[in-house]
Amino acid sequence: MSRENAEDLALLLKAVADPARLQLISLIRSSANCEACVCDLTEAMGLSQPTISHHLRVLTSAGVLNREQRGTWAWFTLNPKRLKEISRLLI
Amino acid sequence: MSRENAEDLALLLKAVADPARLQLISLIRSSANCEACVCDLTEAMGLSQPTISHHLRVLTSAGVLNREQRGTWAWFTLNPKRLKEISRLLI
DNA sequence: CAAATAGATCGATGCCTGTCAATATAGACA
DNA sequence: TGTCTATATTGACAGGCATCGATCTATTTG
Repeated sequence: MSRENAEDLALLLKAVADPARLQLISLIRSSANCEACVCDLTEAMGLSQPTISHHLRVLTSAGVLNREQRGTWAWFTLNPKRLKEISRLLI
Repeated sequence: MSRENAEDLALLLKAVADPARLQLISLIRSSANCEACVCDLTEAMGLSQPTISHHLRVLTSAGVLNREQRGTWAWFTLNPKRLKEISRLLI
């Protein structure tokens, strides 16, 4: 594996290698319609709203989450294909 | 997922979420007998010997690598089951 | 025993990042 | 238009970590 490939994969893995972000993924997965908005996640996580917003941005940038704006709310859903891809690259 | 479970899984993922460590895994996988010693890995990686030693310790602590001492040399092999387990936990 | 070699450990340094308070932005609604 | 609410952004701070040089330990070998 080239250094460049290793750095790309490491970036992906770093995105999910955080307890708060793993919990966010789990929360969204177990939500109705597999979707959740920032305020619900903030309340459930016990972290500040900017911190949740930060984690959601990291996961969205990594392609693990999809973001959809509906009025004032931002709804986040999982991208299972991306998670499977990361999982596959690890082996 | 509880915070505690999330922290445990994050620790595992952090162990592999590093470009140098991903390259080390790749190097060992492609070595003869799927094993390599520190000096070979140090030469191949272009990093200092203490740095390689540090990364190998992280991977061994996470159960991803096995360490076997043979005289002065320390030989490292992969633990494919552990890698598969991490991969599975991600999905 | 002495020298050489493999590997681990220590201490220091600089960068990355998780977190928060404060603030900005933008949409909903009266 | 003005207020309220949801979310994003900014700036700062503290802790974590990748890296290295120097040193230590232990094993091999002359």
